[in-house]
Amino acid sequence: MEHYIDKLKHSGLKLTPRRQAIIALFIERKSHLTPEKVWEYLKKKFSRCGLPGVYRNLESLVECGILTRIQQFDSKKHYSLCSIGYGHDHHHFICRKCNKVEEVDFCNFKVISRFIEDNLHAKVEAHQFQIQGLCSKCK
Amino acid sequence: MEHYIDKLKHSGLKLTPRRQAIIALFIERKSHLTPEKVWEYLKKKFSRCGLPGVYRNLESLVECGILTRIQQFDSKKHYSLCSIGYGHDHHHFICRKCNKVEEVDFCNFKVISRFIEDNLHAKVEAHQFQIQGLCSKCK
DNA sequence: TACTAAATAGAAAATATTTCTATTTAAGAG
DNA sequence: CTCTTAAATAGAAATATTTTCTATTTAGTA
Ligand SMILES: [Mn+2]
Ligand SMILES: [Mn+2]
Ligand SMILES: [Zn+2]
Ligand SMILES: [Zn+2]
Repeated sequence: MEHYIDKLKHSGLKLTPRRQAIIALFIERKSHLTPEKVWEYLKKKFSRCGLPGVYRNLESLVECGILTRIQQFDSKKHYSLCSIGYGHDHHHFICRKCNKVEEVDFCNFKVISRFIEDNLHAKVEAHQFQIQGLCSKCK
Repeated sequence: MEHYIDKLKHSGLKLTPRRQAIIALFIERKSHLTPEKVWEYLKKKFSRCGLPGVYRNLESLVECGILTRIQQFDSKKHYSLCSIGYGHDHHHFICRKCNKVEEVDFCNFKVISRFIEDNLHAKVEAHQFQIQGLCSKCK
């Protein structure tokens, strides 16, 4: 948790009770969550709590590298904790059964990047990679 | 175009004027499009044309491998033409300036897959990979 | 040409996200 | 600790997106 609080402060964002609760929720769940799911949880902890604030906070936490967006083609936004952060190139493995998100501290992007620059004559700037399967417990 | 029509028929889907127009639109634009954008175009060609039908058709075309979903974290669905198709593992390069989508007929997934199975003891089943940058014209 | 399953429109409902404004609060200065 | 201020907040409302439903039409086939 300390690690995330440092990230928050380092980005000039305030450490509010909502943000602490959101981070704690992601730490506890170990899975990807939609704004709606986060709101369901926050409503229990805070008597007054608006959904727009949840959307704003999730995006702020992405900005400062605490959360990452997860792609699930269901027309909802999904977020997950990212302890490694933007700086270090890595990816996320998602269990299709329990939705657990694990960080994969590995990236062999250079090979495909080289292929694209050679074959398409394009300039590669960014990439997203996401892997699904079954985690060690669910398989 | 023939190639796509074959795919449609092969999947037991009917070749309707809407579907032909949608495929033609993607061929012409060479970019990723949202249901809304596709609808804007279809409304010009067909006096009566509903948005629900556009959603249904886009999903049908994904099912049969003519389109692929593109990830753009803007809470809209994005689709793009896929001439290579599911069977052959490949990826998509998207120009951030002109939105052109190019197919990358290359995938070195095995290396990272092996890493994940060894390190997370997980079973890898699927992956999505997407690359952004500038195409040869835009760079 | 006639038949049938699939595709369609359009209305409506459901869902998801953003915008706006007044109020509250965290964090730093004194 | 108290004051100040910019940032965060709720809540209402607007907007945007997606899905569901039903009656009608149509593509493909015989
Ligand atoms: Mn991460
Ligand atoms: Mn493709
Ligand atoms: Zn699992
Ligand atoms: Zn381009």
